[in-house]
Amino acid sequence: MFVYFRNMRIKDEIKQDALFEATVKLVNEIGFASSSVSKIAKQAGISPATIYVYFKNKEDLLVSTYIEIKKNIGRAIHEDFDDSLPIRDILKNVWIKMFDYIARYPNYFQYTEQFSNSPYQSLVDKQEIERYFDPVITVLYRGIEQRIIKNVDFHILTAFMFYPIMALSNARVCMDFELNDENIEAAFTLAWDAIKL
Amino acid sequence: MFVYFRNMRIKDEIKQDALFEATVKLVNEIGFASSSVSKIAKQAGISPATIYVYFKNKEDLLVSTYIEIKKNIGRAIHEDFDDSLPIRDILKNVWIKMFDYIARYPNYFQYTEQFSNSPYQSLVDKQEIERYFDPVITVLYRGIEQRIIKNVDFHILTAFMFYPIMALSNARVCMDFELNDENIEAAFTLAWDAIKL
Amino acid sequence: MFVYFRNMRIKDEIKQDALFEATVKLVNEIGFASSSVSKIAKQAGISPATIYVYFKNKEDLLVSTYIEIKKNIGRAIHEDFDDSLPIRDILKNVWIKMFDYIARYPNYFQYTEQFSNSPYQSLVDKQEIERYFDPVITVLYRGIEQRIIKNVDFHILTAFMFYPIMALSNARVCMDFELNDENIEAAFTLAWDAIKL
Amino acid sequence: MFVYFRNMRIKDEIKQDALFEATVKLVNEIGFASSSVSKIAKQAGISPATIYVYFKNKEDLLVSTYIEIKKNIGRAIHEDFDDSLPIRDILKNVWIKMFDYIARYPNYFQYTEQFSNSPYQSLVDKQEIERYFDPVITVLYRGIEQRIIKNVDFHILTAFMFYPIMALSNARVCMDFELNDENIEAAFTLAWDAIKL
DNA sequence: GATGAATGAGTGTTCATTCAT
DNA sequence: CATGAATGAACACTCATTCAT
Repeated sequence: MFVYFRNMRIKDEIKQDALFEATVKLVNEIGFASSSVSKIAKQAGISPATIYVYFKNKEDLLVSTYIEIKKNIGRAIHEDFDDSLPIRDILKNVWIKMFDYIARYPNYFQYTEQFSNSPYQSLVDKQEIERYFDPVITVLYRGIEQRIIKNVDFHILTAFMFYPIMALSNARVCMDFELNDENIEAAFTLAWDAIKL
Repeated sequence: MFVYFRNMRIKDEIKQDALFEATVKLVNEIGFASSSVSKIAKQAGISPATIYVYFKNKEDLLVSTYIEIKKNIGRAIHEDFDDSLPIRDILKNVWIKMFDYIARYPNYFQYTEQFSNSPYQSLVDKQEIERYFDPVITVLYRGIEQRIIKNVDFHILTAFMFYPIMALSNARVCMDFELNDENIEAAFTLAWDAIKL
Repeated sequence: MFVYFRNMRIKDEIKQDALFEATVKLVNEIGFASSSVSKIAKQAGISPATIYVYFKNKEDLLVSTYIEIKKNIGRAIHEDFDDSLPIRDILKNVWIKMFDYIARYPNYFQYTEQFSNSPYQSLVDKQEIERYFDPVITVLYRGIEQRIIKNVDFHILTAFMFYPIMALSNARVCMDFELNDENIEAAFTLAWDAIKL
Repeated sequence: MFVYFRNMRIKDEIKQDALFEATVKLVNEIGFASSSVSKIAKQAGISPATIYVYFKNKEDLLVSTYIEIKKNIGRAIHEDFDDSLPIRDILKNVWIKMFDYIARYPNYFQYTEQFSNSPYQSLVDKQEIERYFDPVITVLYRGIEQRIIKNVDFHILTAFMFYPIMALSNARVCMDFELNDENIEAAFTLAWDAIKL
């Protein structure tokens, strides 16, 4: 009985992983609109009905996949996070780690990009997502307090600190822009010049 | 004969306008993926079949709508365009005109945002779109030549000069950020600090 | 007024001819099922609505086209018809003239073939068609009377005298059979052997 | 477990059979062009979507139905096939068996007739069909070798041996010709006279 | 007579989801 | 737990035909 249960659990995780990968892969290949439940199931090597064992519905599958990736990204950019460095260095490290992640898991990143512009986006609890990025956000607030960073609305700050990353990654996807170290460095200089006092 | 011709034209334009507005409205309300041909037709008060009198297919309708708006935006931001002003002033004017447009036609702007992340995006002739933004782009290049603007890859420049506009507009859409003159002014300061030498 | 009328008539016939040719061409190219009224109209260089000036409806257009061709075929196979020849020679001449027609107007012939197996076939007044083939049919009856041709049901006779022509023409269409003089001669020998007493 | 399996299979076959019969019936009643997927589904008492569980698309349904019938016919005409009889007798038996089949399953036969002249015809692998008629075809070739049958192109032979069957069956369908034993016998005499040396 | 515009009804097909097993 | 089968609802699109002009 116990062994049976163990097997089931193992099966569970294998299936769930396959489902995660299949979802990301398919969405990247054929887009959100064309990624039907049955196509995802086929890609994952399971029956469409099985998806409903693991997820409440299609929406649940897509949203869960998004949250999972956002969690990964949050973890990735905070690796070796050193709060004691100068604020510019902390942000630059985060910036570099972010491009690292994009380079290493372009599919995962692209999924989040597509998701952000899908109708499913509004179903996400944004506060849950923001939690994963708390440390770096805290740094920005400290920068304002210490009069190192401009004291403007927080949306404005992120619009120049983080949004350009997506713009540049998209440009790379379109293949007429290379994300080499030199370009990343140059881009960060602009970001810092934008927000620094 | 003349009256007949006039009537035909007027009828045409009424329907085509209704179609344009219906497309924009519906896409903004329920998203790109859910905006079916029949729903758009119903919104416009015509038969689905009639859409195919005016457009080759759904793709044509959506892409044409996008191009039309982009043309409008290009025209709007270049209104009273004065090439003789200092580069910073020119860009600031464009920046303000852009937010003006967004404030006046939020639906049109949001449509382009959604379109840019839809699978239809790849079907647009990007060079045709870029033509509408030629004057301001030329200014950026001139700024680089005159050593007023940083000499970095053009994608980086636009990532800080134009993309944040979208980030901020989206923030406004989400209703926790106000696009008042003060905020626009502050945001432009960041943009200029980012790109200026 | 008279001149105007003349012009109209001329226009009429030009349009009607164009319609005839367009119908035949399109049906041969894309088949009966796909040949829509508007496609035929476009092929003929007129408006779909204009078709309804000349014909009651689609059915009328297709049936009229069929009857027209059948009339042509009847005329063609009876050209230089010499009732005084031996029956075998008369039939052979008809046989050869038929293959001549098929070689010269493969499109017209193919149209009748397709039409015979379309749902429109049942709408034709068969007696009207049969009238065009009266002379050769009369010869067959005379052959029976003169005890030259087997005295069997007339359907059996035509099944061996005329139906094989279509089978062989179709084989030619499929391009693994050549309709040269030798083959036509050989085939007629079989036809005659079949029906002769 | 076993019962479950049985039920599934039986259900499957019932639906598939119903689909087969519905397809044949509808095509015979309203023709190929008008036989839409939804009409066939309604006739079979299932949802249109269910058809796509069993067949890849409409084409697959129609072609599969055709091949199935051709297989049946091939089996039927070769029942009690005795290779040792004189060639004329073998062919006569086949001829009779063919009319037997047509009499018993007029719908099935008529379906193949309609199919052969539909645009779907070209999608069939002709070699697969020919396999079902191999034995009788072999007999014809043997007849040529033994100088019993005329040594002419094979298309000519079949045009007189098999095509007239279709002509006569069609005549019967049109209801002014009876397919009794006497007529079948008479018709075979013509066929044999045509091909024999 | 000729037509562009318009449309209700229909096409083949895919969808997310349920359910019996 | 896992699934193949099933489906109502929807999809993009085409049709033959009408009608105002």
